[in-house]
Amino acid sequence: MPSLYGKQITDGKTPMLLTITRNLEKTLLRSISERYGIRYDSLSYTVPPKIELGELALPVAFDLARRVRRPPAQIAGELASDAGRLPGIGRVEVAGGGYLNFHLDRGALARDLARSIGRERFGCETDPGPGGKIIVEHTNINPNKAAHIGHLRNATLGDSFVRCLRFLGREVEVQNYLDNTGVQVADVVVGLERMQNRTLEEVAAIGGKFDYVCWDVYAQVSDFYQRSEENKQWRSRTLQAVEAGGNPTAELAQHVAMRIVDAHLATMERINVRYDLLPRESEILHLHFWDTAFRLLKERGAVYYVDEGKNRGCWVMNTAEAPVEAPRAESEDDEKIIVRSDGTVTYVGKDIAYQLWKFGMLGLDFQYRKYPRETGHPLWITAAEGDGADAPRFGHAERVYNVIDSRQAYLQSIVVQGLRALGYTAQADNSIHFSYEMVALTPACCDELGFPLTEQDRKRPYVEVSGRKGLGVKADDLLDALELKALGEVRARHSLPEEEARRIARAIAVGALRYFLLRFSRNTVIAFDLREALSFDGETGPYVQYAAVRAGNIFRKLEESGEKAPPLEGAHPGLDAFLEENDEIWDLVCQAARFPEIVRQISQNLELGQLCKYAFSLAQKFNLFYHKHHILSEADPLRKGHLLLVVDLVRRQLEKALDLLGCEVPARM
RNA sequence: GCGCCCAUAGCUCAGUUGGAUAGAGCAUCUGCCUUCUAAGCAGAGGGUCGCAGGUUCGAAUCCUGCUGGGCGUACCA
Repeated sequence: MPSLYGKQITDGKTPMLLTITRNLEKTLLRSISERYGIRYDSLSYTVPPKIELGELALPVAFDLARRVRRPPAQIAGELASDAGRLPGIGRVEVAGGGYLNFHLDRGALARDLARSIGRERFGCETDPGPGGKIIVEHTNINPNKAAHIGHLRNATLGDSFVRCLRFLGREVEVQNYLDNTGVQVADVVVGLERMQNRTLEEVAAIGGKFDYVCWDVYAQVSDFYQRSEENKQWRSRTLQAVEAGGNPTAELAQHVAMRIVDAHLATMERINVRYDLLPRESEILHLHFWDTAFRLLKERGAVYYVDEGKNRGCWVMNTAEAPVEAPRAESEDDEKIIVRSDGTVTYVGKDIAYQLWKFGMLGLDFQYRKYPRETGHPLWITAAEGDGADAPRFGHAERVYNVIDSRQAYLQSIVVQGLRALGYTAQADNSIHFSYEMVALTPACCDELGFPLTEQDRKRPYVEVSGRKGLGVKADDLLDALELKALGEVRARHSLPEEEARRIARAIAVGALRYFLLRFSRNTVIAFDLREALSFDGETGPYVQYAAVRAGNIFRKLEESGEKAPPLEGAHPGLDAFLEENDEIWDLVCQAARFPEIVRQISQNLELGQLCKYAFSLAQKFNLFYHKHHILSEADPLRKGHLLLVVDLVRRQLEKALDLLGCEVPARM
């Protein structure tokens, strides 16, 4: 029977509830072994359907019943008597024909949670020995056009995952890789230089939203290539010039790439996404990362030169599971080109070098420069020459997560295969493709946005976003629409100074957007629906934010009337009886206590949607509580104190959950 | 062709440990603002968990086959 928490990665902190369940597991495993002579590696817990039935349930008696051929309820009864005297557990019951249901000590757990929250731990207890550094690579937008909704899904997944890991006490380095020497940049350079005949000076003089300008240029360049063979040749020529560097075309490419990078950073800052390092592909090339990796790959025979057939003149990697001696024509299908016949390197090739560097296995390092941003968060970029500043020690990770959409699974597997071929088995095992499905547009949405569709596309459930066709919803446009709508809602409710109203509208817009993109499971294709994305009602970020704002208002009003909230680390006399008598309120507290457990699960299954679901259900339970109990007018001071404590616990957990989702709690809503 | 993924309420989705009566939101309908803000709350209707077998005390969940759809299999990424 698999463990509740699956394969453990060494996290820095342990959820409070987990300490209780671990104790319980230890005791029960021993007693099962002694009573029935059966050994399990671990026990799996579930949550009972109703809080009246307890907080934890074990279905282990059903499995034992079959093995020892006795009724499950009888077995559960025997185990119950063994587990009744553990710290933190109030009582044990047998229910549902054989479930072992545990009722926790409500007062003790609530007090522990309050103390933990007071110490900014939110229910996590410190565990010794955190693991090594984790690198999370995300965003990675080709710096040749404006960011679109698909990129936003990537960035929010990556960013919230990073927030979760850091919450659990892990050291995390966030890298946003810039493919500034790739084909896509070259395409825009061809568009500007060859199609529009513009010089660097002329391009530099282009005002307004440069990423939007390039969006259109990129969408037109396919046509340009199709017009003549000569046009098409500019692609390869330009790419070679860009890779080589030190020529006007390369200079233009770098101007384009870095200006677009600035635009992307600005877009991501709007939704609270930050990075630690911007590794550039140009440095992978110019600092000979690729040359070194290439030499290693050749020495190990992981790549070989092809002098006949369709891959003639290329260096390739054989991707067949077991390399077989087959006729050329057949093995060709299993070859992935690493170096093209014109001598340029594919993305995968450069990515192998980059991945080796992330683990500190290349024996080379970048130079670094500070990259100025106004976020307060230090950002660095790789450079051929440093600026003398004291850069942190980048790279040298124990584990690497690459947040990349599922369509690139094949390429990611080749990178890992490259590591394996070089003998870096542990690093290959610790290279994790954080895979997620794309964001697509429904045909209806395309109509609404004025994109023409073919008859064939019209029949599909959704159409892929395509930068090449200029088909997609730009990130900034969507954010603008969200902010505008939110501003309208704010103004309808409050008369506030313009600046404050806008600040609140921004927080709501970000809350709506990030929640919308995170709430789906990773392998669900998001068929983008504008109406749904713009919604602030129901299961949305603003719903959760609203609950947090309501909770905050109670404390604001309390202070305005000159009263004080009960301290989190107080003795709270009478709390035990209060929680025993109020199942619904206890259910709310218990849900608040589960928070770190959810984060821990996410660190293992990478499903950020579970954090959304958690925050939403906590907000839902809070709204129910808020509706039923009028706190400030409560006459009984003791009861009022308990209610305030509950609000405080929930509010702090809600705020932290929102923080991990990358959402802020506005001052009012 | 081969590989991976998906199919759950009218719509969009949870249900990643095989467990108790399959859950949310939206939409529809009925109520609730003199209150710590109604971006809220309460209630109603709505299900052959794609189909057919199998394993199991127990299957939306695991296995096999089928049907329908998506993605990948580029000298793009």
